Amino acid sequence: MPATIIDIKNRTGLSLATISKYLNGGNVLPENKIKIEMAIKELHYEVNEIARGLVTNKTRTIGVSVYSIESIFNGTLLKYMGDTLRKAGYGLLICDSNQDEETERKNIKFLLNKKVDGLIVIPVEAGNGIIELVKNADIPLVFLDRAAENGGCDCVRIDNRMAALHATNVLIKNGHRDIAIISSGKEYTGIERCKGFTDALKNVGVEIKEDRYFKGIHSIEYGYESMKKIISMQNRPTAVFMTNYEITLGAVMAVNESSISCPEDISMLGFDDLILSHVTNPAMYMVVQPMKEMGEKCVELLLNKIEKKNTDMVPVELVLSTKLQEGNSIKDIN
Amino acid sequence: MPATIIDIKNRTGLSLATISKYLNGGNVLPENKIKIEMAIKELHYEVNEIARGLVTNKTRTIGVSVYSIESIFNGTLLKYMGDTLRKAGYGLLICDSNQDEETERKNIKFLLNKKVDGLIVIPVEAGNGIIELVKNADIPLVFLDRAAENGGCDCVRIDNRMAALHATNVLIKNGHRDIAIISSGKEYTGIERCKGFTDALKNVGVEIKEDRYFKGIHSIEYGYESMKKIISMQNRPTAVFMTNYEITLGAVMAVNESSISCPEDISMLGFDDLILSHVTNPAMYMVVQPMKEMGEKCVELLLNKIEKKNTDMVPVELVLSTKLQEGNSIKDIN
DNA sequence: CTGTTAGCGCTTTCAC
DNA sequence: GTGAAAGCGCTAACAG
Repeated sequence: MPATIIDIKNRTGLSLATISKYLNGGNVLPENKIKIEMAIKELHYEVNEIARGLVTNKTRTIGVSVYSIESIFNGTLLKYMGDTLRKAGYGLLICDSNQDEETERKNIKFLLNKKVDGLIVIPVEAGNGIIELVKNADIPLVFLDRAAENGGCDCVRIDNRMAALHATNVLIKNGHRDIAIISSGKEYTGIERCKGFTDALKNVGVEIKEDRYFKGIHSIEYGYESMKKIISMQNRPTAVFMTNYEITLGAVMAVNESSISCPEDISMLGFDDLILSHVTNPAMYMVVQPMKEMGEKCVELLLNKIEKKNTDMVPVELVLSTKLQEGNSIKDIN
Repeated sequence: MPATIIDIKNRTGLSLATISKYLNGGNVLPENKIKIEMAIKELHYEVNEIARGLVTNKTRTIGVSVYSIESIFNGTLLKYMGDTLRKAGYGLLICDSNQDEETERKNIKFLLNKKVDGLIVIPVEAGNGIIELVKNADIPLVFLDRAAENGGCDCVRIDNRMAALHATNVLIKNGHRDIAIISSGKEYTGIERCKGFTDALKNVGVEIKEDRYFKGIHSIEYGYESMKKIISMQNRPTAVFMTNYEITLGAVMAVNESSISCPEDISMLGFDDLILSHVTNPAMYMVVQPMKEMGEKCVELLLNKIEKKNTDMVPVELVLSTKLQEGNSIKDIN
């Protein structure tokens, strides 16, 4: 039975109001302050945040829904978000959608019912009606990494299309014209990155054949299976662009198991650094996203909304820039 | 302004008690049931879990403190824990200690103040006084992966010492006698795995020199730096045992950057599968922990305690078994 | 600066 | 099966 504020009251003889004031940083007579502090120590008193939340209608907790907590990409993002929130005195309620939209909706309802002060969503896919779901709760919502369906919501992300375009240009500069792309086919980032890839090739007058597009799900398995197919093609492309971390992992696995090698037999360009490029041999050439900035900025944006520092109602779309991490996985075939 | 139960009351003309009863699965006249359901739908009513928690003194939320959410090892564990909890209707409040004991203590207090129904801790190190901290809150506590200081608490883990012993035996069988070990020097698992390593070698009458022991912190950096030192030794050991995932990653990076290769010049034995062994070339030989089982069992254990199915007060220590994932990173030098 | 009092939204006796 | 009323632990007026 943890102690309550009533116990402190009985112990000190002070009123609830005074104790509550002290608890919330108000001014109290030095002698009373000492009394209260002693009582707190002796009784091991800790504020009941549930009770406090009920009256203030604030929980100093923000909810995060991630499409997969198993992905180190999200783990990294969560780390930076957690750091930033902790500094601001906020806690983090994390839910894992496990790649399932139904679960995602349930989780968001759960978070809403927990009365989180704000919500950050790294969605499974665009178009799960999340905005709709949150609207009624009247709390700020920020999308991270993947923009919402219609873009009518605050969002922190990279310019996926441009990032893919610049990356593809590296392959082009190295003489590649017959390039395959493995990407997720349904969610926002995959679609955009695919567009950027096509743009880059169109810019140099190259039309990519249909069988060079591998559009599936965001998973290691899909990356693996697709790369296997590519490897076994009679007219194999000279390079492959893997548009996210999981797909990149899967593709690397497939090449490692095969008899061909990179970059001699096939050039590879990946997405999302996360140690991978240092572990593979040869080091992977990849697009790297500013993970730290993404995590931090999205929390800052959300907290500004919560604390009403940002009063304008126009959705903020923060587009961060990416870098290219050089590696040895691309062969110059000029 | 989300709707409250009062709005439902006004809409239906029923009393709070009846509505509350319906909400909690009690029996209500069919006609009233319909009335309530309609009102709920029309008003988009959702239970305020904060208010409910205040009166029931239950939140159907369990708190998890992990030493680092950035580690894919923990991400994987969290995924399985989340799955299991969701099935049981519980939510998950995750805090990241970011490898810092001070933060860990703060996070646990935070979780306690949030009135979680139970706590799972994957601790930064043994001996952070966590049991003490939780004792007063009077909720179940389960340690995962790393046992508590004195073992006086429920715990789900592997037999680290035996796992390390068996793994080391593989190196021995392949003719290795001069083996280095890179492990974390402070936390429970590192210490135990180091013991198992020493045991295995003692069993065959080999005494390992002091300079073969690298005991530092659980990080990629430490694995990297240590392996660099090993590579540059004039009397280099023939094999290296890396006792956790991060250290294994770092060591692989160091070898990739060097001019020596594995397993020709040095044999390697790692810990924790997690895709790594499929991405490295050659495939890493490693100890694999039953992550799924660990995540599931620890949740089951905790829920049993919470729901008082387990009334005996003796601490349960669940020790799961590990497997060896074969690879090509060990050279037979017999 | 301190105390009294009225709720926050919900569950839970206890009568009816 | 339903309703009235009390109260979970805390904060926030408002008086003093």
